[in-house]
Amino acid sequence: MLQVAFIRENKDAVIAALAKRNFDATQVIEDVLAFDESRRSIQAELDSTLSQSNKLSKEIGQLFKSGEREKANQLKEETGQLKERSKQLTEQLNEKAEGLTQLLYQIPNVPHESVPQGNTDEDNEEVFREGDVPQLGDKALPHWELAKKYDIIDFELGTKVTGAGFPVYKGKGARLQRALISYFLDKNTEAGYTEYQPPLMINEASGYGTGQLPDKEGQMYYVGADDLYLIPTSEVPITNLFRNEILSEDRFPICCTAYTPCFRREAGSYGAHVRGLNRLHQFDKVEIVRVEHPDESYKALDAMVDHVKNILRELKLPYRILRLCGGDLGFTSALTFDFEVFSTAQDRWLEISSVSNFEAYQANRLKLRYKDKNGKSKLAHTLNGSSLALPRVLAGILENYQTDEGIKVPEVLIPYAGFDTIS
RNA sequence: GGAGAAAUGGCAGAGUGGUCGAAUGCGGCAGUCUUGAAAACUGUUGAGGGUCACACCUCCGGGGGUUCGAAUCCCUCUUUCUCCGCCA
Repeated sequence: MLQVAFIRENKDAVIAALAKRNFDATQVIEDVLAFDESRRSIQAELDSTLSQSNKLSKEIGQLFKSGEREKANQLKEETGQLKERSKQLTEQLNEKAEGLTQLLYQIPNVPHESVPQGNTDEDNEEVFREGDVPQLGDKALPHWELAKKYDIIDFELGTKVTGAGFPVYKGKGARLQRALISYFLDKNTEAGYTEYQPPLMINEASGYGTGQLPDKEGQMYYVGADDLYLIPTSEVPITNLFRNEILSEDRFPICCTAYTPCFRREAGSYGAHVRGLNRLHQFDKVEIVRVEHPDESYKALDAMVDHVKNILRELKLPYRILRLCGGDLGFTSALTFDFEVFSTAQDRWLEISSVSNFEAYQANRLKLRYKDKNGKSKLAHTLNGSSLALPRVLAGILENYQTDEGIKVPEVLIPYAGFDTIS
């Protein structure tokens, strides 16, 4: 969430920037400032009330020590009023603080100045494109047909065991999947990211920390018996590793990578566009997460974009990079670049990575801070990106690498896969 | 799952209900000494709110309670350790 002090000092700029998301913040920001104002004045009154009663308590202690019991008992009666008053004030204060937090939860992150105005994904700005689209003509099969033809992914079998959206990979399909995971992790660790294996379930506090809660509750699988959620992405457990931390500046940059399955309910999204691997309830993803000094976070974002570019270049897949417009930008993000791979047979672009800078928005919820040179605690910046999301990369490979002899394995993956063709 | 013990500042570790935000040691930082370093000595060293700056307020795992007053007493939750049971 945004910092109240920041809102107070940049009220008009915040409202103007949020307008790029088509979010009219005028009223909610008025409310925030009003709540903050009254919160602070209540706090001041409570403080002085407590101060008085602290003073009296000390006096009473002294009087008991010196044996002046009557005088002490007199003072005791005085404290009653103060106690009552501070109880009232505390209640009011909690009310205001709670109200303030609720309001702040409703305000999305302020978009970076480079974020274009826009409403939908149509308005995203293409900033880069690379790779040749193979000319396959009408023979091109979509990946779900290829998967069936070569018997490497079974969608029906997953339906039997669990339900729709839980595919079963088999044989060379499973092996190729594992090859991709290893390859991605190797690329990431070579680039300086430390590999983690985090828990696949998170508690409520973690969900709030990265912004999945309270709003996107319905997107996560909930394990009621133990009050836990299945992770929708490893961003959540990895970023939360740093919740409630005060780092020394020399810890930066913090670079983490993790492979995990991801679980998403995807409530309400069914139809032609979710066929095959396009949209799943369970999928594998290798993620990169960074915690950065605020002065360095945009450099870090560029580095992450370059890193993902390199991987796609090595895989020789046709892809493009989009700068998301205000309307398509995630709630917690300040700037996001989406990577899309071209799906030849479907004749459409598939999102395979989303690289974002959250600036201090998550850090504020996480209480993730660092100590600056003057010994002051400041909020750090958090970033993350996929490198990469497996199913759609796999879909891209299957479709773009299909030949009459079978599906060729991208050169860089052959050592990992142990074969060069799926036939 | 059952029985018991514990949770204090970066770490270790004291703390009789009343100058305890907290002794002491280590670590960190600054200084003295030194050509420089080490050692030694001196000082300093938690977080949040609030203020122009002070004052002041809150925080001793989380939440609640008793009391004029709680790190200290009570309830509850969480976590850790030991023993037993179960188990990949």
